[in-house]
Amino acid sequence: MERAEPTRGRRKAEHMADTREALVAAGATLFASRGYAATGTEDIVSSARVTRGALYHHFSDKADLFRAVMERSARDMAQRLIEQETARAEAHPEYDAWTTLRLGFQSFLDACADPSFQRIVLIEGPAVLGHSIWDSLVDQHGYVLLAEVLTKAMQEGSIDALAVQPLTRMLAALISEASLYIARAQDQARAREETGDALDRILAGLERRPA
Amino acid sequence: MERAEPTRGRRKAEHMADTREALVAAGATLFASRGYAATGTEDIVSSARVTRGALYHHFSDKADLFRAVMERSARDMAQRLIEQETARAEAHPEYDAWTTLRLGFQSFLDACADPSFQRIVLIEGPAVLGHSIWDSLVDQHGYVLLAEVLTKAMQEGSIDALAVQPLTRMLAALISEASLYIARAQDQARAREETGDALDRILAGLERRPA
DNA sequence: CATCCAACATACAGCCTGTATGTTGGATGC
DNA sequence: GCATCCAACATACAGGCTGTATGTTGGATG
Repeated sequence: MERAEPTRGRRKAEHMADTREALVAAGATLFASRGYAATGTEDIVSSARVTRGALYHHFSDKADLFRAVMERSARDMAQRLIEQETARAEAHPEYDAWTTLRLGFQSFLDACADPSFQRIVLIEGPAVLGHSIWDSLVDQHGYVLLAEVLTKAMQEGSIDALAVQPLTRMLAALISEASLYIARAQDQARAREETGDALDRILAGLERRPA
Repeated sequence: MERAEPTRGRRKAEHMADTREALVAAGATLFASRGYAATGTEDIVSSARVTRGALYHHFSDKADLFRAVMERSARDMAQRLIEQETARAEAHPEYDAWTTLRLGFQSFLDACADPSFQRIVLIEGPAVLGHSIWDSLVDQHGYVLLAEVLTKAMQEGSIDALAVQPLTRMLAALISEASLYIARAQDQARAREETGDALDRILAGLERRPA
């Protein structure tokens, strides 16, 4: 995607990238704390120390900036999960797909605790971007990982064969809602435990059964 | 809540209720089709054949109207599910709690297919109202029914004892997401079948197991 | 029948988005 | 090395939309 610029053009290109990144970072902070509608474009550009002209030069409109913000948030989340996944695979090569699945889901649940991710990706995202854009973003960055793990578990025979695509999204929604429930609970430690238990029990329904 | 007016005051009170209902109905249609942000207050009042003055007389602001719209949508949904539930209980008094649970969840899945419900309650609601208001609405109208069925199933011993509150919300999210997946699928019949299967299998994880 | 007030209608002010129009600094060709 | 150009911004403006403040009216009330 990123084409190598001629050496002369580097300085300018980097400066431009900086500006864009500053806008996305400012948008991420403000959208996450105040929400999309309550955040004015002037708030964003003043936080990024540019003007509204820069914003509308880099993005087609406010929603387009939000799209970039959500994409970054989703990408970061996927990156974190992949790192945890590979680290676990290295540390415990003996784990089978079923164990990996269960542990991975608990990791996902914990990672979703991030308030910025919750607000931007889970709450505002669907309303601001609409389902087609939101779906494409989550497909790219989020579901691929989940679907991969599920497919592997099916191939190993640790869970029964089901349609991977709907199952992926249903389980992702399950974990997402669980993370929101935990975040809003008075006793978060207890909520974490209870949702974790429920998640494990629900996953057990997918376990391969004797015919 | 509703105090009996003196007989003379009826006409006026009914007219007021009509106006309010017209606003809620117009809001429901427009919010569901165009979304909250894209719907102007002028669109709503012209559709309801009143002026913006009436809107701001009955509701504190635009979000307050949306709250009334969502409340009506959630109440209708709950009402439909309760009716189905009682009808099933009368037609098949032999069903145990486990069967009732499974059939009820499939009914819930089908009921969630309503595009207006999806847009207003599931997509826009959380972003527009914030979690505390949204949660209180869903608690009142939606979760009570689910929690009731789950509790009964646990008491009958057909599913294992788990924390009802988090489980209720996780399962509701599961079904909600499934309904959205179906609505957005190209092959909806196939999506309905696949999600229905997955839902059944997931529920199976809650089934009581031999120690 | 005079009075009052709830239930609206109208008018206005402020904000906020998007666009149209400048401006500037670095890259580029010669 | 310098004129030129254009991308990367900054500024200015127009339109719309929300919320509020201020009128108005028809029915209830004593």
